[in-house]
Amino acid sequence: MTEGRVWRLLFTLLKLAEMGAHRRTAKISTEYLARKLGMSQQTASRHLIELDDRGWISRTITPEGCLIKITDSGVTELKKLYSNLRLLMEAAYPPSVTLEGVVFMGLGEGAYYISKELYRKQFIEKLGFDPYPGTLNLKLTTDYDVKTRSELEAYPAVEIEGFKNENRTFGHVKCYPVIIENKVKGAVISALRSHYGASVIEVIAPVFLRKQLKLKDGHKVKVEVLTLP
Amino acid sequence: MTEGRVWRLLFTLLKLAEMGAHRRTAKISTEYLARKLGMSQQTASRHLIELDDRGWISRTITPEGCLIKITDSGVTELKKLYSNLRLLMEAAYPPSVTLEGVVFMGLGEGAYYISKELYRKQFIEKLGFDPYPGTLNLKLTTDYDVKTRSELEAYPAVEIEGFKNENRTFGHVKCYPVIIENKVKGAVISALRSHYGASVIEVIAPVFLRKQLKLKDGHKVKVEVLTLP
DNA sequence: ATTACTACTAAACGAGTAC
DNA sequence: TGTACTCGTTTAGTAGTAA
Repeated sequence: MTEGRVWRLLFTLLKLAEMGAHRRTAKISTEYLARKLGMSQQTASRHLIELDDRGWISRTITPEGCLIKITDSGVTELKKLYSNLRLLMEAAYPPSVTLEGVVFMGLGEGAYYISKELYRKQFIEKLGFDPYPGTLNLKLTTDYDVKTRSELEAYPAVEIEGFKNENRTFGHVKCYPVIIENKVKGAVISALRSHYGASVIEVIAPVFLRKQLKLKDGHKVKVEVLTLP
Repeated sequence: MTEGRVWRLLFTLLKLAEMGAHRRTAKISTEYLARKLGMSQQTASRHLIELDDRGWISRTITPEGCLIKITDSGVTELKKLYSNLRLLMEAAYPPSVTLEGVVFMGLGEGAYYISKELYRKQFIEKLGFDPYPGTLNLKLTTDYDVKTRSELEAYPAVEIEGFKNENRTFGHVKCYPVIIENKVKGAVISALRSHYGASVIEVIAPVFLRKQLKLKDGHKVKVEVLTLP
């Protein structure tokens, strides 16, 4: 993990780049740098020494000031920061969203729907796993989680098409890939007509979650929703 | 000028954004944030308090952790950093380059060329000023300055077209807009066939620089070359 | 569980100054 | 002019702990 000191140096490196030192050797005195950074000449000098030690800049000291060039390694550091920020600023959705809910016993309907062959085929094809015939029901307890769950609707989802058979119609289903308890990959499914309100989520996975994660009614479970790339 | 403390906070703000707090309210406990940042829970807590004080985040404390949303003002800070970096990473040329040289008496030829009407008209049109009929000659003294000057050739320049009259040919001239001694706008001119080598620059300006800046032979003069947008 | 206070430690900084 | 050392001061960070 990047420690605090590094961040301070990265800032100094950024200023050096603003003076053109990432493209060419720039003549920058410690006194000048200090003024630009709002620090003392001594601190600027030390920062340059440390940047040099890290190999982020190369330095030649002359009587008129330092000749400074940011090295490839230094530019890489700035690029890392840049791409980090770009992803944040340009991404349409947050990288992941976490929901938490309490396990409760459902009506057992989930199993019926999931094992319908025309659904199952699509789960395998579009989610990449053959779902255990049953759903884990989680009751969202806090306002925060309910609000988050409703925001999910605006996210891009894996779309499972509905179908008809001789008796009835099976509706369209939206899936959001998730990781359950940081361990198991699965999906939250969201039927357009749900028996439950917005305060419940139904989770499917390739395994029997209650057994795999030793879950009992009332246990709190964390589900991390992955956004699609 | 942005002081050091702000940068440490901005780093924390960036991490919060990586957790999605710039788009939505995110539930982040101080303990969790601390682990992600490689700091103690207490420090994370203090950072959150300070970010809140600055108005960069809004916070609601619940028994399960803090509900954190980066405010518009906080997002603006991140955007500032982002656009700063983007300019650096994507710009083809450094924002400005500084040259330093020593005043010396030229051959007086400059005046002859500059006052040629077909040159003068172009200076007015393309540089935006009517040049004083004469050039300030600066001898570049250090290797650094000579090297920088030669790099200038690769920059986009204001191009002044050559012409012929009955007697002879007047060559093509490249100009680089500059600011002399942080005070006067002017340009460095670079004839393709120069009487001087790469270690001399000729500066023109709308005023008589020697008088305006009280320059005498041997004085050191700083010239900041502006890159074109 | 949390957050965040107080008291203390560690690190970053700046003044003075040598070179 | 420059850089960069030592050393005292300031500031940031952590541990313990209360709420």
